[in-house]
Amino acid sequence: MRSQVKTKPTRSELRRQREREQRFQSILDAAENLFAKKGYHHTNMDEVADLAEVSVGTVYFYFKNKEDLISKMLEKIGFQLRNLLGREFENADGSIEGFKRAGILFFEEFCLNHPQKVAILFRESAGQSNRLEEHRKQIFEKLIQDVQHALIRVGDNLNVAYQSPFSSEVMAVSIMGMYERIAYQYLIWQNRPDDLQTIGRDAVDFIVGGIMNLSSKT
Amino acid sequence: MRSQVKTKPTRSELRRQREREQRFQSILDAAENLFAKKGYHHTNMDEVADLAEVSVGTVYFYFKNKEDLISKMLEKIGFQLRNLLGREFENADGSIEGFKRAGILFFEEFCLNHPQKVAILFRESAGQSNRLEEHRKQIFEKLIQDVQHALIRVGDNLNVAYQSPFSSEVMAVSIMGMYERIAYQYLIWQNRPDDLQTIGRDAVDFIVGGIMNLSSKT
Amino acid sequence: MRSQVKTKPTRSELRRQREREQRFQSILDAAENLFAKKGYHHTNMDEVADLAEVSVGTVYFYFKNKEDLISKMLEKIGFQLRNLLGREFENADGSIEGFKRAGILFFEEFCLNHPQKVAILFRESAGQSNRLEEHRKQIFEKLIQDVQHALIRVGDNLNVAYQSPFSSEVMAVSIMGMYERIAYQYLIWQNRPDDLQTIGRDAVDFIVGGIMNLSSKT
Amino acid sequence: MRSQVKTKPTRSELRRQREREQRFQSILDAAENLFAKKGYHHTNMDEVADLAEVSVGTVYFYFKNKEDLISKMLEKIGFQLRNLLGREFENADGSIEGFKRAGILFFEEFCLNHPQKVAILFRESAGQSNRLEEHRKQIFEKLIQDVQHALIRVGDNLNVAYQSPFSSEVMAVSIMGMYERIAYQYLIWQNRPDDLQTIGRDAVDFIVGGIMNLSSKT
DNA sequence: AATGAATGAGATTTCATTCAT
DNA sequence: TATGAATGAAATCTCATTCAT
Repeated sequence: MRSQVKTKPTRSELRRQREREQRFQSILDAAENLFAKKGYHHTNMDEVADLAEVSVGTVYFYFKNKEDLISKMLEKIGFQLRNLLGREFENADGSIEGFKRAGILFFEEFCLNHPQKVAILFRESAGQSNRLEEHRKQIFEKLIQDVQHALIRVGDNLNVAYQSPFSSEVMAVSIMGMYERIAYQYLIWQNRPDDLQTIGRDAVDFIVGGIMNLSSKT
Repeated sequence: MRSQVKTKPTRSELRRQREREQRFQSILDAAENLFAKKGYHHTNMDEVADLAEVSVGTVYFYFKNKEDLISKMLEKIGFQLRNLLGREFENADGSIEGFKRAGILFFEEFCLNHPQKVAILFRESAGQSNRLEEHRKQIFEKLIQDVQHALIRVGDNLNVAYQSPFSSEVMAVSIMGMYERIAYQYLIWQNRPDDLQTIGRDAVDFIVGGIMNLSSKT
Repeated sequence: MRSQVKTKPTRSELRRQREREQRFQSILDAAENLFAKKGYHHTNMDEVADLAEVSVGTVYFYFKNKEDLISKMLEKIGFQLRNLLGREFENADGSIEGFKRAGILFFEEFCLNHPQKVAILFRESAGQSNRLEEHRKQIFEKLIQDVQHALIRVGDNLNVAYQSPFSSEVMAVSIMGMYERIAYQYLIWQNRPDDLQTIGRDAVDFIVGGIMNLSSKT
Repeated sequence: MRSQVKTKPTRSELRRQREREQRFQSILDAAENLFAKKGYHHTNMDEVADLAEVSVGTVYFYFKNKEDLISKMLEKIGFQLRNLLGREFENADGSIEGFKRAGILFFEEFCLNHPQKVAILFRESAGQSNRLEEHRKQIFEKLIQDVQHALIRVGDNLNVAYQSPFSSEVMAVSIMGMYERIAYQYLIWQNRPDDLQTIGRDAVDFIVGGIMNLSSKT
């Protein structure tokens, strides 16, 4: 550490920090592309370094190890997704309409624009190690919580109660699963981005129907 | 010189064939357990051989390579699952009740009794290689088709039409996704087999509601 | 052993022996084809058995091991070659003409009709193991001796003496080398069987000139 | 980010490059010794690494695979040999004397000083793989061309024409074969380095006689 | 901070050979 | 004699990670 006392960072220190951040991102992006295209296990650290135009040593300067790379990637994707959906759910403020909009946003904003992120989140990050699986679980649980909270607010708004104590959670988990597999099926497997819009809307309607059925007027 | 003409197999030939089949299965079972517990990549062929009580060479006598092992495993699991659900869907004969029963069967017969198969199907077989991913896709598509056909029969029975030309397919895909994530969430991640019954029933109700909503009387 | 006393072999014993001999040869032939086409190391015993239409076990009944297979093969090829050339050299009876004929026979009878044998003798049997290399050496030395003896008889006939005590041997070795590389070059590498005739005759003339030069009238 | 513009390499870059070259050579040398002594197939990569005092990984850093190792080795030997003979043939400038000198050089400079290279070129590199065989063929063809060009110059000088259009080529191939087998016979098989001098001179005389015989005054 | 050569444990796979039937 | 499933030692090669510069 140069100085013990915290002083105003100089211009060159600021530039350095900015450059560090950029390098970190460029490595992460390179890895994301490769992991999505070739798979986590078939991508090696040399390739990541190559695509990011740095040396392997540099990759290890920014990331503890290969797992850390996908872990940070997962974190970033989870954060972006929550940011996107979370904001929309809040705006929705308990209306069915808002719920629909959030779902459509997921397909049209997130999936269509970031198919590699879909591949990382729903395929590459699965079953690689216990630690990573734990991380993945937490990210999914947070996303599910967001959905669940929105569901509860919708329920409150409509003055309905859900069938069982688990209902709202199960519904949230189910919705997560639907979104996941639809995105995967039509984007990754069948590569039909143009149809994903219509399909997404159908899916959202399907969900809304499900919600209504599981609830009963109080 | 072996005779070219097919003759009735002798007793010892029959026994040999039976033994071959048994050995094949025992290796497959050993691998299934290990892949589910430790993960595909963290299980090596020596361990598989060890657990199956054969030598590595024998594993390679029955399976071309490691990928072939999980590929055949996937095939078997897909077949079992289709066998279980397919039969039930046929029995259902287009009734909503039958649809429910099939769903419940998935959770209560399949998932609870074969958590390792769930792990293989929904986690370990994901993103290992292009060839395997293709195989996985085909298995999922067949399962989805089964669901879709049942949906269509239900629709016919109830005299309803689905919203868009994709509707029945999208619904089938969604249902697949729900089942998948619910099983994963409550069996693999949270390990709450006791709750899975209730949860499964909620999920099935959720689906039925969704179906009704996407359909309209003709 | 059935009987201790040597009796006239029965008909069925004779048939058996004939069949054994045929099987031995068919395995040897299969191996020869494969070794010549794919190389000794890239051919495995299963393939040999397959092509010979027997089981691996049977191959091991007739041949001690893989090395024994190529060893016996070498033996057979060496025998055939000596048989062909040796006879001709004797017929030649010390004339330059006979010497030429033997050379031409090598190219036109042996090489053109048995290109695989050429590949085995000059390529596949080289550098595989100490024992085999020793065997190979002995076969070459015998062939060289044949040539040398013929050379000496020619010398005697023409009343010439060779330059140094080694001369006849060196000439024989040289001739062997020429034949070997010409056969290899034009048959194996360039696959020009049609030209091999002309080429062979040129080569033989070249040799005869060399012989004359190394000798001096006594 | 590394600058795209080529700048003068720094001292440490130069040293690194030098070290890389040395390491490459030391691995090649280690492999050459082992391949010549134990045979290509009976040498494993661990032994090569051991003798070169590096790790296996390092061997694979410098050479794509085992075949690449012997391939590069062949290249180097071919280059050295052409360098040695080619120069001499040029100096010879079409005289029979020069031709003799080049031949003697082959035995006395090359074979006696580098018996391992002889073993690699004439034994170990034979019949290992199609790709390598192709490489070997090209190296031999270049050496043969060198000899052929020298032959043609000698012919021009002596005002003689060769018997057939193939003659000069066939003679070159023959000479190659003679040299090859003599070296093999007396160095590899009989290990008589002391006699190789006399033998080599005999062989060269033999050739010269052959040349004269195949040519006729014009 | 960045580089990239070096490491070596570890994994997959092959295949000559054996042996019970 | 013939079969072919079983064996397991051995070999090649990969690649995440380290570290001297």
